[in-house]
Amino acid sequence: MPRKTRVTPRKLPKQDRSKMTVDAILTAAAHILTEDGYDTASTNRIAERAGVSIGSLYQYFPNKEAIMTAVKERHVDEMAEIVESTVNQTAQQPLKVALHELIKACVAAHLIAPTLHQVLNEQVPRLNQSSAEAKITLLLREFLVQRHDQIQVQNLELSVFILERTIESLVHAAVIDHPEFLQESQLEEEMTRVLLSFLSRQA
Amino acid sequence: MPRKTRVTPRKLPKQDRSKMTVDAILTAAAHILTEDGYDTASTNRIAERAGVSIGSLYQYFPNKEAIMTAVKERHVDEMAEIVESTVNQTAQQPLKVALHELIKACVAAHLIAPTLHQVLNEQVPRLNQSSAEAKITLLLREFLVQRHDQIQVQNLELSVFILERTIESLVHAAVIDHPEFLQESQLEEEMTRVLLSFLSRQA
Amino acid sequence: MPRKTRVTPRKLPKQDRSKMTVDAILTAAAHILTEDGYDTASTNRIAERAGVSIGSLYQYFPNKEAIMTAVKERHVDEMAEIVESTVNQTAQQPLKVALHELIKACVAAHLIAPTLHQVLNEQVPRLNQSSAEAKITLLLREFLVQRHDQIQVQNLELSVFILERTIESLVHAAVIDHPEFLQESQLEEEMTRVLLSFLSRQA
Amino acid sequence: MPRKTRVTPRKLPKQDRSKMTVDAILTAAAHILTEDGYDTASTNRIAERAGVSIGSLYQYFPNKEAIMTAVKERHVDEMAEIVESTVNQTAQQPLKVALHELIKACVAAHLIAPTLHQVLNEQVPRLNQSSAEAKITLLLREFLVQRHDQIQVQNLELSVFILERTIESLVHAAVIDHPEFLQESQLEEEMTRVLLSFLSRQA
DNA sequence: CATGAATGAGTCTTCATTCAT
DNA sequence: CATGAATGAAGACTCATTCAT
Repeated sequence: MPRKTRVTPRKLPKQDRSKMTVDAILTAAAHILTEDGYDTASTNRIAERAGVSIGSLYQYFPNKEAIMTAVKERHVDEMAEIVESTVNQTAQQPLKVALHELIKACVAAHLIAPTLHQVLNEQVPRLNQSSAEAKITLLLREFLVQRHDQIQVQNLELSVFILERTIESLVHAAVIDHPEFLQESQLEEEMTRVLLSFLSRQA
Repeated sequence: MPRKTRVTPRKLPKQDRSKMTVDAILTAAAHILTEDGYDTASTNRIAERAGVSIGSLYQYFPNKEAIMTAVKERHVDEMAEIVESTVNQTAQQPLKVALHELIKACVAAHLIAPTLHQVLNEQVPRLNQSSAEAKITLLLREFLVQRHDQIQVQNLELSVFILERTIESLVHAAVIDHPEFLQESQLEEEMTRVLLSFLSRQA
Repeated sequence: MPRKTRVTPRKLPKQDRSKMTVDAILTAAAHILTEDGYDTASTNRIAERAGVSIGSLYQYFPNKEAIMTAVKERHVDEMAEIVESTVNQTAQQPLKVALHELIKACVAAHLIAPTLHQVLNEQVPRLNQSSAEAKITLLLREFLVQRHDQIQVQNLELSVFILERTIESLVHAAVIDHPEFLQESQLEEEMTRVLLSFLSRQA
Repeated sequence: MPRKTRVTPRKLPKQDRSKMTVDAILTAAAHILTEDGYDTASTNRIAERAGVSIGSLYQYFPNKEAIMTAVKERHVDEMAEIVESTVNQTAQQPLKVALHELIKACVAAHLIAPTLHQVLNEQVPRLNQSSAEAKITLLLREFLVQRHDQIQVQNLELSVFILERTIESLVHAAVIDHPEFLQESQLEEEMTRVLLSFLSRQA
């Protein structure tokens, strides 16, 4: 019987192995956060669930907070990706359409992992704003700037702030506490109306 | 979801001494939360800062959560009072004026103890919605119902939700992260515009 | 409407009042021990259940152990009474009959409060042998001495010891763990047989 | 009655270092129990005496009860071993001889650690019957069954019960309170007499 | 003498982190 | 680099007891 050819290399190159370990840790952490919240997410439990020794975990992360930060970064990145692609795809669309798409994209982004999102925001000891979050802010600012002809912007920062906060807050609260508002796109439509009237330049 | 631990105070302080003790505990807890966040707010530290023995603390609160709940209740009560009195005083005013006053009242309410408010919302392990919060929701619902002639309300619950979340979210974020937006009442004015157009019935 | 005549004196004479307080405390303690075991029998709980302030409790008992000792004393006294009256009543009976009655009396005594008896023996931190227990030992010794003509006694103390320990141990274990052995007086009969043969003088 | 807390060791010590740690903990616990009783046997004290950190202790035992259970198991195991080997060695002996040996073995077993035995039985919050205790019951039942020709057994369970309780109770009480009865084997002889007459089939 | 508020030493237990192997 | 045994500071909470009123 001829030897089966290995499919996986005997040894993954160092970097890849590391990456897998890191990934396993982050995934384990995310699962535990989602399922049981921050309270029971001890580093030992995370390591165990990741199939990694506690010693190894500390090889890759200097402390617990670093793990949480990375989990958040990864999660917000995924969310930002959705928003970003939508923003790009609707660059040429009229404000009304683009705004509607933007809001729908935000809902979709929040639906990736609503519980994790909530836990990260409400239970995990204050994390610095992630770079991914900053990216969303940038996207929204760009969204406004690009359409300065259709939009009434006296104070750009204030507008970005209102846009961002309103969307995030309403979408998140709806996803968690009022899923019924997402039925038939009620909330999305209302939000589009509200924000459209806010942004629109009265001709 | 049944609670396993009660959060109601253990004994009603009958004597003045007791009342003072309870007060000292809540004040100490609020200070520590404000200054150092939830993480270092151990029951022992709270007791110490309150100038009270740990035993006394547990005479009045069955567990740590009960303290946090009471701190929140007290804080939200103070906020609700401001909002309530404004809502009452503007009952006869036209929507635009009343809404503006409402928003200003909310800002004022948030300025009572912004950091405490934030810590309570973001660091303290999920507390049940306080009865004071429920009161605010009621106030807003009433605000809308009373003006049904001037307001376009297809879905009352949804409108209350949007109104409440938007105000809370924007005011809170501004107070904490962008106090500059409150200069010259910029934010208040913008918010009034946004929400007015949201609520107004097109004649 | 004529004043109802008081039934209870305005003030019980001091001693009686004290006695009632003490009694209430002991009864409360016994109930708690029986229902929930020693672990939850805190002095505060005992006082509360007795309808007495913790301060008063400490007026009558110097410490917790004193309460436990008194509870035990009272309980063992009640048991001893049954045994004593039986011993007295059977003084003239032949050994066989008297022994049988004695054993039945012991079973009856154990049935007064089996759980309390067990808790007192197994959970309450070692109490000194109560004076009531000593009384039982005396009764048994007397039982043997009185019948020295029918009984083979080489070593009186040893015989008393064997008699007492055997009865106590078997009856207690049966009451708690094997009530079925008490059906149809199986155990009593067997015990009578065993101990009779142990005590009997071979003519 | 379902248990809320497990009492089985947390991890099986694979390495020798672990085994030694577990051993040190059990030995320390036994010493403290013997010397000062259950009341002062705090987990911290046990760990300290074992020369082990409190954290290590909880690595191997999920809670205090588990330690006590393990201490008891180890102790009762040692006792059972003595009894078992005696029962095996006397399998061919006549009842009288075997019974005498059995009783002597029980005395020897109780002399291994009389105080510990007592503390375990009387002060440590009720432990489940250990598997080792169950083994002793089995041994005695076997003892009786094997000699059914010489023994009068109407109710096997009752006989085992009487045999076991009587021996345990008398031997234990003697070892603790009346060592003088063990001088010159007085007690052993008397017990043999009593139990022999109880068990013997009248030809 | 009664009351009950106050005390604080001490309990069990967890968990982020280190380091010898 | 991986492992996992070990650490110990720190946390929530209890309860016998005291003492000012």
